[in-house]
Amino acid sequence: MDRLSSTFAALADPTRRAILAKLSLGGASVTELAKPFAISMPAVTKHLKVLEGAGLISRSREAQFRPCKLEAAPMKEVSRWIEQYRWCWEESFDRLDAYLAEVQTAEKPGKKKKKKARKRH
Amino acid sequence: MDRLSSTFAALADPTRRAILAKLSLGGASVTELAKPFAISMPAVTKHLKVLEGAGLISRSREAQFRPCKLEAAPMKEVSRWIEQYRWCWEESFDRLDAYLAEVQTAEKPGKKKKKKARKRH
DNA sequence: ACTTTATTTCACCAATTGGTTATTTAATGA
DNA sequence: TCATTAAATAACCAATTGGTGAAATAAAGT
Repeated sequence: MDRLSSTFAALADPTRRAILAKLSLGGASVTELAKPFAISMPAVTKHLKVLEGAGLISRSREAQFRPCKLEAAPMKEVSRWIEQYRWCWEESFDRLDAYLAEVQTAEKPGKKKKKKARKRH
Repeated sequence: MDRLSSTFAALADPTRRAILAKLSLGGASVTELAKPFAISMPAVTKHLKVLEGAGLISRSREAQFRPCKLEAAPMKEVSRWIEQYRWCWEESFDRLDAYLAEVQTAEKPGKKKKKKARKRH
């Protein structure tokens, strides 16, 4: 599977997102990460494997613990991908901009009308 | 399933992302969307159902066609969620900043050292 | 050497996913 | 009315997913 797909897939589970949220506050052991959830340790191990497979966490050894660390780099790719579509979900704001521009123009009749033309569909 | 999860799940498939990419250039019928892929129509219909379920597309009727339209709103939520982690994947740039600041300080010994302290884990 | 603690692996299960072909529904056009 | 085109549904399949309990592994403490 491609990087983007495996990252999205890893992020599609609320348990895994909660794990990432906790890890954003600092590294943690598997048992620590498992605590908030009503699931078994093997289930947590599996979630961690998915996150590791997506490159979203890295692991090391420290005595009998296997601490996890957040590796947010793959999110950068996700962010870049999603930003492609920003203009789409901000269209309504564009219309608001256009509206406000209209109002301003109306108030100052000497000014020229500016075209925005960012809408593509 | 929660909105964020179903959005991430919908985006975790390259075929569905390609469909969204095409739809970002304008509305399209199912057959038009299916053309670039070596899969059957029912498979495309299923992908569209997943996208519709996540609120990423909307559909209407026009003669015997069922045109699809991109609805990027759910991506806004994804963007907001992912931005929470931006400081994490930009840490290395922070260290670069810090390094460059050090170099500058070394070159101009009269200047004070600036602390950045954006690292939280 | 034995026990405890932390974690993984194994073998299984039910539900979901992404795909198929064959059939049905819906609207248009001859 | 009948054929055509567009799309959805039905029934099925193999692979994946998220979970389980039981057993194995690894390091530390006694």
